[in-house]
Amino acid sequence: MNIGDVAERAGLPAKTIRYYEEIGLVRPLRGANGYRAFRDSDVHKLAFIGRARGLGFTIEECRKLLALYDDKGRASADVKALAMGHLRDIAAKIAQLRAMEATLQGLVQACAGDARPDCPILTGLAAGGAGQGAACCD
Amino acid sequence: MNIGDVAERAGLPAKTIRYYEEIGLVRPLRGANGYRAFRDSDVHKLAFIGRARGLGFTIEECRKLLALYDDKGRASADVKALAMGHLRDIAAKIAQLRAMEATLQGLVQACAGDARPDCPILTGLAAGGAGQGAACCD
DNA sequence: GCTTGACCTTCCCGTGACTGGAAGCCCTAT
DNA sequence: ATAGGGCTTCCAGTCACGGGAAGGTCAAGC
Repeated sequence: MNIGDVAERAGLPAKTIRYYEEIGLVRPLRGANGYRAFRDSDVHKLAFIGRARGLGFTIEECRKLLALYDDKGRASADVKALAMGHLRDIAAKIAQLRAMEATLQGLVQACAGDARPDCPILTGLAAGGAGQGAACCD
Repeated sequence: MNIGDVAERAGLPAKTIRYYEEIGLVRPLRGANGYRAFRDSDVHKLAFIGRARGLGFTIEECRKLLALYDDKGRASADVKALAMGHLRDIAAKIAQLRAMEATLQGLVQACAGDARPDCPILTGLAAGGAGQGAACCD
C-alpha cells in the first residue's frame, strides 16, 4: 500500500508517517520504484501510534508502548506504570493551566474593558500579581 | 546593571534575557566594554514579561501586552480582549487534557497491572478506544 | 604586575514533533 | 506527447529557549 492510502486509513498526514519512519517507529518495505510499501501490520502500528499520540503520549512513550505491544510476554503492570506516569504528567499540566486560568480570570474580571486606559491586567503584570515566583509555576 | 544582576532581579535566566534582546523585546544600552547595560525600566519590562510568560502568554502576546503597556492612551478593552483570547486558549487546552485524562483513566482502571500480559490499555490503543477521530482532539 | 576566578560576549547546535516547500522521478490517462 | 497526480529526498522553519565552546573583561589577592 502506498503512503497516501495509509495516511487516510491511519488518520495521519503522509509527512508524519515519513517522519515516523525516519525515527524508526515503522519500517515499511520498498517497491522497485522506490515507493514505500506498507503492510497491514504497518498500518495497524501507525493507527496505534496515532491513538497514543492523541492521548498525549510522547514519541518515546509511544516507542515503549509499541515495544510492550510487540512483547507477548510483557507484564500488564509495565504498561500500567507507563500510563499512570503519563496520567500524572497530564494532571500536573492541568493543575498548572488552572492556576494560570484562575489568576488571569481574576485580572480580567477586575478590568473594565472600556475605552479608558486604566487596566488592572497591565498593572497586575507590572506589579507582581501573577506568579513568576511561587504562585503558579512550580 | 549587568545581566547577572538583572537575571536575579527579574527572575529570568541570563540566556533568556539575551534571547529577549535578540528578538527585540528589550533594548538595553551597551557599555564601553561591550557589556549590556540595563536601566531600571529594562528590568521592570523583563519582570513584566516574566509574569506574562508565567501566565502562559506567548512571546508575541507579550510583545502586544508591552506595546499596550507603553501606550498610555490604550483602551483597557484592547488589553481585556487579548487576555480573554488567551483565557479561551487555556480553557481549550484544559478541556483537551481532561478528555485525554478521562480516556486514559478508563483504560488504566480496566488494567489489572499484574504479571500477566493481557492489557486493556494496549488493546484499547490497538482497537480504537481512544480518539484519533472526533473523540478528543478537535 | 600577575594570576585566578567570576563574569561577560558571540556563535552554533539541539530540543519535540512535526509542517511547508522546492526539485525531481513515476505512473496513468488522454 | 503531455498533463495531472502521487511519490521521493532534502532543506528550512516552527517555539522558546538551553548547553556549551572560544574568547574578552573585571576585581581581588599575592
